[in-house]
Parts: sequence; structure tokens; C-alpha cells
Amino acid sequence: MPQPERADIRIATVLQALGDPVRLIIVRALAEAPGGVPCGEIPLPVTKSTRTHHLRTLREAGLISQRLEGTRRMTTLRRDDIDALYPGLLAGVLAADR
Amino acid sequence: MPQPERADIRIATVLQALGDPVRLIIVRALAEAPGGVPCGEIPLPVTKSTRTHHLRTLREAGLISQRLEGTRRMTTLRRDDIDALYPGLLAGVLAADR
DNA sequence: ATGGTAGTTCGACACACGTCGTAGTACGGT
DNA sequence: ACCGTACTACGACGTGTGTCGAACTACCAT
Repeated sequence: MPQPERADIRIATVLQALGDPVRLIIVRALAEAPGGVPCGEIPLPVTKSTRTHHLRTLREAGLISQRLEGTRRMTTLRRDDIDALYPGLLAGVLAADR
Repeated sequence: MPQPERADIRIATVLQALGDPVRLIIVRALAEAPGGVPCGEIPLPVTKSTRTHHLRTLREAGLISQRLEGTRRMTTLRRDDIDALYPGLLAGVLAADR
């Protein structure tokens, strides 16, 4: 499950990852559940494989972290890392009405 | 010079516009010059036409505003609008070292 | 063991995107 | 009037991206 260190996270990659409606849904859902969520439980208007694709994009950008838990992949937002690198960014994104 | 009203700015479009290295250079340069800058004066590693393309992307996303001033296009960051819609977002982006 | 649940991987496909060069427009100065 | 400066517009090209279905893997329960 490759995932960048905090020092390797790039702002352009993070912003590009956030700039997709489906991935925004994921990030918003994860922000509501600080303990993490089985990624399959987030309702998304796409198929399983597309879901996997978006989760990989977010993970490789450094926005989320995934750990195996039995047959599920527990997904959490890396809020501490993102807040440390880009203070206010997530708050601004999550505050958006549209 | 089409440019969205504040109410028509979409977070996904804004983030997608910010998720490009060249456009990040532009936004950072504009953030340093609150009064606006002739867009040709920002050093960019691309040709004129590509520069125009990126400026249009930023303008249509609602991030910048351009007004004609003689033969130059004065470009300003719409910081008030973005800060009002997504408080902290620009601060986080601009705080990024990498 | 068997089967079901949860995800990933692999092509494939259409479309969007960044880039360029060339041509065009518009304004200002000489 | 003419020319230079500053940018925009238009196509073209290669690459990246979001989407899907089908096949595969891993784990748990029965």
C-alpha cells in the first residue's frame, strides 16, 4: 500500500487529487469520521474499480491512509499531515457549500 | 472576459485549476502583488499561448480577474471571493513549501 | 472445502488537458 | 500611416484521466 511520507507530499498533487467531484465526496465523508471508514461504505456514483482508482489517487497524493482490517480496507483522512503542511486548506475545502 | 460571479464558483473547479504547477506559480506571484500584475511579467516556463490558456483556466475557475489596461491585461487574484467562500484555502496553498 | 464478501488489477475506451506554432486582433508610439 | 508590443484564437499533437467490465486475490463464515 504505497503512501508518501509527509515530506514527500506535493501541493500540486494534493490539489489535483482534490479537484475531482468523486474524490471530494470521499474526503468529505472521511472528515466526518475521524476514526476511519471501510472505504466500501461511502456511497459513490461509480463502480468498484473506479472507486479503487480514486482511493489510490488520494492515497498516492498523501491525503488518505489505508490499512487492512480483515477483508476490509479501513480508510482514514491524513488530517494531521495535511494540516501541518497546508494549514487551513482542508478547512477551506470542507467549508465549501459548492 | 468571462468570469464567474462569486455564487457560481465551484470548489472542484477551483481545486482543479490550482492543481497545476504552472498555475500555482501564477497564483503565488499574484498573491505577492495585491494590486495586480501585467500577466506577461510573471516568469513562466511556457510559451505565450500556453500562458494565455492557464490564465483563462484560472479566470474561468474564479481565481483571478483580468482587466484591460491599454495593451496590457492587468491580472489580480480574487482573494476576497476565495477567502469568503473557502476560508483558509489560499493560506494553506500559499504556505506550502513544496 | 465451499461459497460469499471486499477489493484490486488489467485492458480498453472516450474525453479532457497541457503544450506548441502560427495567425490574428488591438492598442500605443513614432 | 506604420510598426512594435501584448496578448488571444485556432488547430494539432501526445499524454493523462475517469470510466467501465471482466478476471483475479484474499479473507471470513458456514
